[in-house]
Amino acid sequence: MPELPEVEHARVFVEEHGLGRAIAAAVDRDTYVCRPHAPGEIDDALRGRTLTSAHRRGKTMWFQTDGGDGPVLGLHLGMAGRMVADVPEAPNRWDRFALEFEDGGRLALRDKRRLGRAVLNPDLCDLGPDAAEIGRDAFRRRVGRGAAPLKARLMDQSVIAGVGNLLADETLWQARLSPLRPAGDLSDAELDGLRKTLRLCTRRAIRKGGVHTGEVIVDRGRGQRCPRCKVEMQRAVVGGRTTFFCPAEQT
DNA sequence: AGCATTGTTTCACA
DNA sequence: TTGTGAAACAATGC
Repeated sequence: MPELPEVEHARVFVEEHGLGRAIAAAVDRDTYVCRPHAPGEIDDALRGRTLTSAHRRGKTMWFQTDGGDGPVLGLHLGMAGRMVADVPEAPNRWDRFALEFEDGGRLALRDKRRLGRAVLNPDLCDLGPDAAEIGRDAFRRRVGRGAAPLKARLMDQSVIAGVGNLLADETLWQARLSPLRPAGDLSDAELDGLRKTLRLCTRRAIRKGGVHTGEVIVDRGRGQRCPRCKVEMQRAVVGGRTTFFCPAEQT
């Protein structure tokens, strides 16, 4: 599920359900999700504190405690994570990390695939600017270089942060650009158009509730045709991920 | 059984 | 040293 739009929803969710509640305990038993922390480390750091602000860059979220004076909690939803709060069925076997509040409530990272992440004081140095916020010049400079295929460049979180497999396909289809083009070959005009399209697709996905609401994303699969020109969509592996694009329009 | 998966990290290689 | 691509990671669903 989670690409930038889903993570933004998760951030708002924590903002609404997590801020201002005194933390009684952090459930940090999953040593894979909480790596490199040992069990109890995150609990020790957060117990008795309160989340005071919720932030996001790309797909990474972080939360300040005690007005910025306390440790920072970083969360990543991985491939299949989502945030749940105070639900009747909780706790759940797929809750990989959780905050238990003194009011009896609970906020959890529920993640079947277990590729999510909870860490103290996350390092954001290797993250590029947020894909929905990056300016024209920085976008030209960071995206418009290198020999890697354009789609791989868009999904490189150190170049820009937040674009995943589906958002990349949707954006490139909307922008009529081939995912296979070497990123460094794009003109400034093409890069500017791509940036605007990316911002549009991202914000629309946030508004509509997720990246799966995209126009070309809806029916990924065999024999799917381009919604615009009706040519059969082509399947390929780009940047290590399954990719669908219109061979007629995306050049 | 086998394969794919909306993400990230690590490793090999040029 | 840097850029690129493939495999590994964990677990589930088709």
